[in-house]
Amino acid sequence: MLISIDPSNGTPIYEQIVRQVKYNVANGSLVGGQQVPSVRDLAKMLAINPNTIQRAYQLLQSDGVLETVRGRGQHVAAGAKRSCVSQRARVIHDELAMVVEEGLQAGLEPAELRESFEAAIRRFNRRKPPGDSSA
Amino acid sequence: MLISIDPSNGTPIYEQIVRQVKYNVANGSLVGGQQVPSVRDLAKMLAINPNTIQRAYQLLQSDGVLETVRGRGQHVAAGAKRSCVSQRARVIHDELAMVVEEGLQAGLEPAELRESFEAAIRRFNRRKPPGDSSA
Amino acid sequence: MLISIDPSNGTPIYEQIVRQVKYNVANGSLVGGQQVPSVRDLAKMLAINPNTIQRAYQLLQSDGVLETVRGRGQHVAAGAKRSCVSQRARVIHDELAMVVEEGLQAGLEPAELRESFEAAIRRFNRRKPPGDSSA
Amino acid sequence: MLISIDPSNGTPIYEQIVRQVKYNVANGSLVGGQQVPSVRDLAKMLAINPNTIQRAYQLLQSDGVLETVRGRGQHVAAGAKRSCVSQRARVIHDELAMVVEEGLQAGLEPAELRESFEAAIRRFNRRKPPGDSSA
DNA sequence: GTGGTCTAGACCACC
DNA sequence: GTGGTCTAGACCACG
Repeated sequence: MLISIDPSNGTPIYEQIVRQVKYNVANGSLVGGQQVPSVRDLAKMLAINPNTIQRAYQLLQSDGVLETVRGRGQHVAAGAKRSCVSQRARVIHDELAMVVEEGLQAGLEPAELRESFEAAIRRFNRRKPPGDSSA
Repeated sequence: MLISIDPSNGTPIYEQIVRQVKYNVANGSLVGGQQVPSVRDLAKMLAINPNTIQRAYQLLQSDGVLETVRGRGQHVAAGAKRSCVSQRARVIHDELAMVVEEGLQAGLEPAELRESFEAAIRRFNRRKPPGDSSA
Repeated sequence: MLISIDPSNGTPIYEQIVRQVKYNVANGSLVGGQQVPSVRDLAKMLAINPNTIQRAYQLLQSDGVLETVRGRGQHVAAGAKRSCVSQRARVIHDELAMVVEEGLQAGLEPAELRESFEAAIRRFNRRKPPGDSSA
Repeated sequence: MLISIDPSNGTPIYEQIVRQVKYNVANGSLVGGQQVPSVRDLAKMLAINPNTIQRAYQLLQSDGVLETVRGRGQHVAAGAKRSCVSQRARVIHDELAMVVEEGLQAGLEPAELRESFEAAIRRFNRRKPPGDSSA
């Protein structure tokens, strides 16, 4: 599991953590039942206040991603992966729809947006060619 | 010119104003040289704090959209329209590229994203059929 | 609105606050749109740390009971009353079902439980006779 | 004697043990004078920390349910059954009274509560028909 | 003035 | 050792 924090970023630290944990769960870096670092450990690792970690973990709990097992720390919930993946997909589709609408409302031509869209896909494929499953 | 504010919305009011002024400039509702309401007037119209308007106007000035003419209030800058349009287009293209990359990185298929993309365009066209330029 | 805190009570302070606010909303002491005390004010009134109030208010927000209006504090959400009432009713019915099941499983006779149940109702009516709507 | 622990449950493990021992005593699965597993044995059986068992046994001792016979381990006290049964009954009656009061105070109608009460009894009878005393 | 975030350090219950 | 709660005090963005 890899978590990196940018404290000078606008988004709150606890939210950065929440996102990255969810992301790790979604892509399989964290699997169901696996233990995540304790509040204090992660706080030390990231050099931030334990309270901030605590907050992030609590949010993850109420989102059903983490479960606490009495006195033995936090574990990834069983069905977490599925829900994280679907949640992420939904968010992205919503964002895509929103930006497209914005563009059209701003007077951009569909063809223009489509070109931009396809270019983004081509750019991605060039960086990570099809067939590569190193992720 | 039409500006509507939603104070219970997450985005700061001053930013809502900035965006809508730029939008009005971009689509021609506000043309170069035209005067915009004074800070106090706009504050009254929108029933919000004058400080907030002030802040928005300052940002618009530093973006080159507004200019103050000594003692005669704020006016839309000459080249404002062109810069607003191009800026808006650039922002949207960037956002589009970003969300596409996010989606691919999250493991969504290009075809899936493309479908979502086209659906958004169809949805927009249905609401505002082609040929309509009432906006 | 009346909120009283018992810090020596086992249940966390922030939860006591959440419950009492919901309770006040459910019974009409707090109506939709009404403003609740600011974080700092309530903290002073109850002589507890603002952070604790903050936490309670945040939970109430995510439960849809409170809404923050930019820079003008927290307000009771429009549909809050209905949801609070129904939520409270559901919780109580669940608790009732649970304690009855516990009792039966412990070998108590239905008649015995029924007597206890009716006694509780009689006791309540004696304290607050029917027709009294002073609450 | 049957004890099952759910470590991911909110209630402390030692309390789960206390309750289940009392329950077993109340329904006759554990009779006066009978020996209970040693701290170490029970800890192994339940795969939990011996300290936790220790704590549970201490509580049971101070409640008069268990007695230590020097060098021969923990035994169920002579009058334990009677006290467990009556204690359990009292607790349940109190809980019932409390939840009824809560409900009435929340504005629920007595008839409504009564219906919920009877439904719980019917539900229980259906699962464990009258005449069955296999528990 | 408002809420939102973060830090530092403390205490507690549980295992 | 674990998480959960609370306090005290600071800083920031917004209006």
